[in-house]
Amino acid sequence: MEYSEKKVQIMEAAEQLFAEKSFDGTPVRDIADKAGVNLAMISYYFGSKEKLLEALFNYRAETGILKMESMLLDKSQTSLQKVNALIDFYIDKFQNQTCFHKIMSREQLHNQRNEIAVLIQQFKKRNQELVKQLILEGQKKGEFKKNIDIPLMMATLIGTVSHLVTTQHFYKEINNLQSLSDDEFKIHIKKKLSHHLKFLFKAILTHEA
Amino acid sequence: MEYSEKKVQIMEAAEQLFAEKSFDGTPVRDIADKAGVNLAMISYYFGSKEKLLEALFNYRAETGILKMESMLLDKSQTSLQKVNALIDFYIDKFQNQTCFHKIMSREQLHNQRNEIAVLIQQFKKRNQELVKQLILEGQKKGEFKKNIDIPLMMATLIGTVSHLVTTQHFYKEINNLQSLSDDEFKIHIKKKLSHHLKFLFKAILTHEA
Amino acid sequence: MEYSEKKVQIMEAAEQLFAEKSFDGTPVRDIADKAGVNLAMISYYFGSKEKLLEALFNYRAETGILKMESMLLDKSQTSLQKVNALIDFYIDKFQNQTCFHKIMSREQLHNQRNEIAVLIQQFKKRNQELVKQLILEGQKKGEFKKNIDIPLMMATLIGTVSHLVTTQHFYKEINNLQSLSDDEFKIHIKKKLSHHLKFLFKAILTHEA
Amino acid sequence: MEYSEKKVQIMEAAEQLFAEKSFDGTPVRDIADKAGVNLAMISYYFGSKEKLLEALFNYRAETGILKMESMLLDKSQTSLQKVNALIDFYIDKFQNQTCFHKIMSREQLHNQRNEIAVLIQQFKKRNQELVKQLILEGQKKGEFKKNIDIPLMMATLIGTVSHLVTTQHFYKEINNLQSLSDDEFKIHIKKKLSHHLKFLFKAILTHEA
DNA sequence: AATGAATGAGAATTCATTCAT
DNA sequence: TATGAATGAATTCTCATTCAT
Repeated sequence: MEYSEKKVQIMEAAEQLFAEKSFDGTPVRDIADKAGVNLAMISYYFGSKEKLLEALFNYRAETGILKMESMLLDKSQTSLQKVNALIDFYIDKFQNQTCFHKIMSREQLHNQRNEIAVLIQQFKKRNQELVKQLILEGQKKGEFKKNIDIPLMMATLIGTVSHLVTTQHFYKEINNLQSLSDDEFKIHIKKKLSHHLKFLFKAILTHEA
Repeated sequence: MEYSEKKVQIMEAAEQLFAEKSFDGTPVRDIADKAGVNLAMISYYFGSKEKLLEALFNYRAETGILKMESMLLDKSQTSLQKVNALIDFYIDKFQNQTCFHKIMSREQLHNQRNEIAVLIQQFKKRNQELVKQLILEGQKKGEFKKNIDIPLMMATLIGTVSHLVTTQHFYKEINNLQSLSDDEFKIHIKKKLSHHLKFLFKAILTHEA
Repeated sequence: MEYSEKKVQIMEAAEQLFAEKSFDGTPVRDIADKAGVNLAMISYYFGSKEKLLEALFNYRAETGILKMESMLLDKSQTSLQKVNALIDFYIDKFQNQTCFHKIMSREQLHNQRNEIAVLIQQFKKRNQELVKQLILEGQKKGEFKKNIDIPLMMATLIGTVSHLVTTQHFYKEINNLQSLSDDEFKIHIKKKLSHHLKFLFKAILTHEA
Repeated sequence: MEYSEKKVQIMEAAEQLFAEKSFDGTPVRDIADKAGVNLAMISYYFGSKEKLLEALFNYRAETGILKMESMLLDKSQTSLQKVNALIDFYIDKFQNQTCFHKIMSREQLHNQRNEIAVLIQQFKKRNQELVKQLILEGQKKGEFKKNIDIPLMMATLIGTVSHLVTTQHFYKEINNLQSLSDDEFKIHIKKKLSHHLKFLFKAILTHEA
C-alpha cells in the first residue's frame, strides 16, 4: 500500500477522531468531513472503516521500529546511555503521537478487532526483542544486574509514560499548572518524566543505585 | 439510587460487555440479553445507556475509597509498610475488577462522556489526596525523602499495574507461561508485580536503597 | 416461526414486489411502504431481506405439499384420473400463486441464494416422490406404460404451465384476446391448458393414445 | 451498432454474470473485471448498464432468427421432419446458449426493463410467425391435424426445454447421473429430450399415434 | 412495575455514473 | 479513445429509545 496524499489526509483525520471519540464512536461520515473528502472515498480507498484502522496502524508502525533500531545500534554509547535514550524515545513517541497511542492503548484493552490485535502483538514483540538485546548487552558488559524481568520493566516504562500522557489534563490541574501553555507544559512533563524514569531504570538495572 | 437485584444484574452484564467491546461497541440489546432482562428495562431503570454507565461508576466507586481510607488510617504500621499495602491494594483492585478498570482506562482516554470524566476526576482527586497524606506523614516521620512528585509516582503505580493487567495475555505469551492456569498466572503476576513495585517505591521514597 | 398479521403483511408485500421487480431489484424500503409498516420492522421481524425471502418460501411451501398428498391418496379414483387431477392442481397452483411461482422460477435460474436453493431442491424432491408413487401405482395396475421418465414428464408439466402463465400477456396479444377480462382470460387459459396437458399425458402414460 | 472486440468481450462477460447472479445482482464493476476492461469503458461504450443488456439482446437475437428461417425453408423435407428439426434446433439453442436463455427467461418474468420486454415480444412474434407458417404448410399438405393451438404447443416446446435445461443440476441428482461429465450429460439430456418432444409433437400434430 | 412491539435516526457500504485528463 | 479518481444517491441494517398495554 502506498500513501497518496488523499489517503494520508483520511488516515490523519481518522487518527484524531478515533483518539477523541473511539473507533466505534466515530462515524465514517465525520472522518470524511474532517479530511475534506467524499464519504464514499473511504470505502473506495481502504475497503472499510476497519481496514482504514489497519492501514493507520501499518502507516504509523512502519517508522517507529526503524528509529529505535538505529538508536540501539549506536556503538559509541554505554548500555545505560542507550537505556536513557530509549526512555526519551518513548516519551517523545507518546508525546508527539498522542493520538495514535491513545488508539493503540484502547485497542489493547479489548480483543474486538483481531487484525489489529495481531498487528499490535507483532509490534510489541519486535520492540521487546530489541530491548532484550540491549539489556543482554549491558549484562554481558557487567553494567547491568542479572535477572531482569523485561516485560515488567517495559510495563513500568510504557505504563508510566502512557498513563501520564493520556491523563495529563488531570496532572495539570492537580499541580496547578493551568497557566502554562501547551508547549511549556509538554516540556515540563517531558523533563520530569525523563528524570523520574531514568532514576527508576538505574535502580532496576544497575548495581549501584 | 438503591441497587435492586435487577439493577445489579444489568450493571454487571454491562460491565463485562463494556470491558470486552467498549461502550459504543456494545448494543443495549446485548446487555439486556446477558442480564436476562427485557430490553426496555434498561431505559426504564437507568434512563439511558449513558446513565447506566454512570450508575456503574458510582456503584463501583462507592466501595473503593472506603477500603483505602481504613487501610491508610491504621496506626500500627510504618509509612513504608502502608505504601507497600497500597501497592498490593492497587494490584488486587485491578486484578479483581479488571472489567471495571478496563472501562475506566478507556474512559480516561477521551472526553466523550463528560459526566463520567467528572466522576473519574473526583475519584482520582480523592485517591491522590489520601496518598498525599500518607507521603506527608512519612516525610514528617523522616521515613521518606522530600520533594516527591506524587502524580508522577502514582503514574508509575497505576500505569505499571494497569498496563500489565490489561496486556497480560501478551506477557503470558512472551514469557512462555501458557501452561499456567488463570489462577496460577494471576498469583504469579501478582507476586512479581508486587515485588517490582515495592522495590521501585522504596527507591523513590526512601533515602537508602 | 409463527405468522403474526404483520409478518404476513410483509411477506405478501414482498412476494408481489419480488415477483414484479426481482429480489435484487426490490429495495426493502419499498416492501415496507407497500406493507404499510416501518422500514426497521423487516429486519426486526425477519433479520434480513434474505431471511424474509426464506420465510416466504417456507410460508408458501407449507400448504402446497399437504394438498397434493391428500389428493393423491384418494382411493376412489383411477391413476389416470389422479394424473388429470394433478395437472389441474398444478395449473391452479400457478394461476393462483403467480407471484410466488415467478419468484421460484427466478430463483431456480441461479444459485445465488443457497438457503433458498436448498429449500427448492427439497420441495421438488418431495413433489417428485409423490408423483413417482402415483406413476408406479398406475404401472402396477397396468394402466400406465413401463419406462416412464418422470423428471422429463414433470418438465413438460411444469415447463408448459409455467411458461404459459408467466408469458400470458404475450399469449393474450398473439391470440387477440385483449377483450377478455382477467378472470375470463384465466378461465379460458385454464381450460385450454388443462385439455392440452391431459391429452399429452394420456399419450405419455397410457398404451392407447 | 458494430461489435468491436472490446464490446463483445464486455457483452460476453455480462452475459455470464447476468445469468449467474441476475441483472440487478451484478455490479458493473464485476463485468469490467471479468471482461478485463476499465470500469468506465462500459458507460463509455454502451451508455449504461441497461443499454448493455439491450445490446446483448440485439447481439444474440440477430443470429437466431436467420438460422431458423433457412431451416424452415428447406423444401426437401416433410413438415413433420421440419418440426423435428425445429425441436432439435430449440434444444441446441438452449443448451449452447444457456446463459443467454437464462437471462431471457428471467426478463420474461417481469416487466421491469421495458426496452427489453419489447425486444423479447418482437422476437417471440417473429418466431411464432415462422412456426405458424410451418404448421399451416403441414395442414395444407394434410400431414397435420386442424385446430392446433400454436402458442400452447410452443409453450410445451419452450417450457419443457427451458425448464429441463435450467434445472438440469436437479435432474442430474434425481437420476443419479452425477458420474457423467458435463458433455456426456449434455448429450444424454439432448437425446432423451429430443425423443420425448418428438413423440409429443407427433401426438399433437398428426392423426396417427 | 414490566414488557413486546414499534420506530426514527443514523450507521457503513455499494452502486452506476461522470469527470478531468 | 481511454481511464483512474471521484461522487451523490441509494442500499441494507442497527441502534437507543419510546409507547401502549
